[in-house]
This record gives sequence, C-alpha cells and structure tokens, in this order.
Amino acid sequence: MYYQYKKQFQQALVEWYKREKRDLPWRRTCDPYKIWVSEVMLQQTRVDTVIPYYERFLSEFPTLQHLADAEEEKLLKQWEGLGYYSRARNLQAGVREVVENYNSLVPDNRSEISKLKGVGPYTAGAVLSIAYNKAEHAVDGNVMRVLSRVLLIEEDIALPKTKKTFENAVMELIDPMHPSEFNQGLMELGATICTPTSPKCLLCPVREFCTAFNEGQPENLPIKTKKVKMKHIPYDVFVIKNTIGQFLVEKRPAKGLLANMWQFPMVEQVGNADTTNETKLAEQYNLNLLSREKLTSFKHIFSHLTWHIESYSIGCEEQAKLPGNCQWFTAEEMANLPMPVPMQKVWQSYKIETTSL
DNA sequence: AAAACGGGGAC
DNA sequence: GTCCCAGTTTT
Repeated sequence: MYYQYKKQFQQALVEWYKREKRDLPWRRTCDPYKIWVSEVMLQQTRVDTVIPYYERFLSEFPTLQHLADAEEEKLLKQWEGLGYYSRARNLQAGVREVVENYNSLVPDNRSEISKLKGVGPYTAGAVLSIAYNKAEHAVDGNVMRVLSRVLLIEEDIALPKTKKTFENAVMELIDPMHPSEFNQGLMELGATICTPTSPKCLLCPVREFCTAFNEGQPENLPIKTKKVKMKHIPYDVFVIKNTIGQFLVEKRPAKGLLANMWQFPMVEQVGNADTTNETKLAEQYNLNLLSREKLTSFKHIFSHLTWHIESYSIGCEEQAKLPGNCQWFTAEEMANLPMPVPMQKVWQSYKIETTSL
C-alpha cells in the first residue's frame, strides 16, 4: 500500500474503532494480567461465550498472585465448559513464571513474554499492543481475513508459513502512534463487518482501501484448504452408585484429551452386544454390579473426533480395590470436580431420571 | 508441516 | 451437515 494511503488507512481504521467498538469487559482495563486472561480465553472461542467466564475467573483470581496460588482442581472448575483445558494450565504456569522470575510484572517485550507458557505469537502481540501500547503484530483469524481482502493476499492460510506474511503485513501497516486501537480495530472489523460470509462492505470504514472490494470478490477470501478427517469412537458411560449413595468417578490422565478432568467410568464399545461391555466394565473397575438402567444417548463432537455416547445407571456394591485414578464421591462432593460437557450431560440425564421416580 | 486439543454458534 | 472462532503445543 502506498505511503500516503497507509496513513489514511490507519486513521480510518483507528477512528472507526474508537467510534464503534463494542463495550467489552476487558476493554475497561489496561491491567496486563487481565488482558492476558482475556486473550487466552478468546483463543478459538467467541466473545459471547467468554464474557461470563472472564468475569467469574477474575473475581475468583483477581491478581497474578491469586492465580499462581490456586489449586489446579479449582482452576479447571472455573474453566469447565470453555474447552481447550490446557489453556488454563498453561496460563497458570505462565503466571507463576511471571510471579517468580519477573517480580509479578508481565514482561513488556516480545522476547520475554513469548517465553511464557501458553503465550504464542498472537497472545504476545495482543498483550504487548493492548496493555502496553507497543507496535507489535497480533495476527489472528480476523486479521488474516481482513488483510487477505484489503491487500488481496491469496496464500493459503491453512499453511503455517502463511502467518509470517500477515505478521509482516501488520508490521508494515500498523499505526505507530495507536498500536492498540489499530490491532483491535482490525479484529473488531473482522468480527463485525469483514465477516467470513456476506461481509458488510458498504458499512466498512476502509473499503476505499480494500483491493478485494475494488477488484475482486471479498467473500472468496481468505483461501483456506485444510480439511480434517473425523474419527468416531463409541463409548458406554456408566453412572455407578454404591449402597451408601456415593458415585464412582475417575480422573483422566494428565496428558492428552481432557487432561486431568473427571469422568464417569467409560468403556469403548466393541461390538453391538450390550452385556460384553458391562463385563468389561466389571473387570476393568473390579466391580460387583447389581442393577442397570438405560440413560441418555448422544454424540459429542470434538475438533478432531466424535464420541458416540450411550449411558447407563448402575447399582453396585462398594469395593475395596479400585484403580488408582478412581474414587467414590457423594453428589455434593462431585459438584466441585471439573467435568467435561459430555459427562455433565450424562449426569444431568441421571438426575432427571432419578428425581422423576 | 500436520495433528492434537473443546465447545458452541451461525448458516 | 460445514465453517470457524481474539491459537498454542506437540509430534
């Protein structure tokens, strides 16, 4: 973009942003910690979803120190339902690094802040520009969409190396006097005007600078090729209650899918027979099963795989020897355990089934 | 470079 | 159903 147009573009974007920006909770503060929390929550997650989590999280952990001191169970409980739970663990690890190594001051330069756990190129640039007003790139999906249209960039955004093109473009275009408003303006534009489908070009403050609007078809940008192949896994899930009213739950492994989250015992379905899976359950968990009743069936879609859940209610004698990751809890105790959404659905189904008796 | 990693909303 | 969302880490 020619130099004289660049300054006009910056001014048009920044003035539009100042005028039209949505009133969001994290826009009422410059506290780097709070900006950091908001940016992590917003990764791959919509604004409307984040707002209630953000408010609750910061009232529970108002400072770096509060979060650094938190128990993981309590942290995950706050994150429950938001997804990508490693974000929460990484955020806490990063916060602990800041408390221990940076005197509780979030670093204000890219090389240091990028070393923090969970802080990638985007989050680094977002915190630096928004909290510290540094002229740093913060390239997310919105920015790639907006700039692919404005600058008619036709590289495949599914390829990792393409990100560099957009980071360079931002550094070339960014308003050095208003980095925070410039970066947020690009994202706000992508979220509200320059949307994936049917962009509202007639309302766009920078359409006169937009190559795709003037020459091409904005709706066909950006170009993205990658498609994911979904795996499907059928599971039987069991809500198991012993004779003194406790329920059996297990903690998932510390790595991988839904790490350290709690769940009801589940076994992968092998055939379409029903008794084989129950036998497998009794063996795996060393249980003496008494009764059984069908609960809800549904499918739960993750980003890369689908669980097909069938759930059952089981009565059972209490056993002395349980696998190490298993524990009996009362319903009240269970309420404090972080559980993923599919397990909450099963539990909800159980409660409805039993209260109707 | 590709896959893993949640959940939900919009079309 | 598909896409994608204020992405990062691991393989």
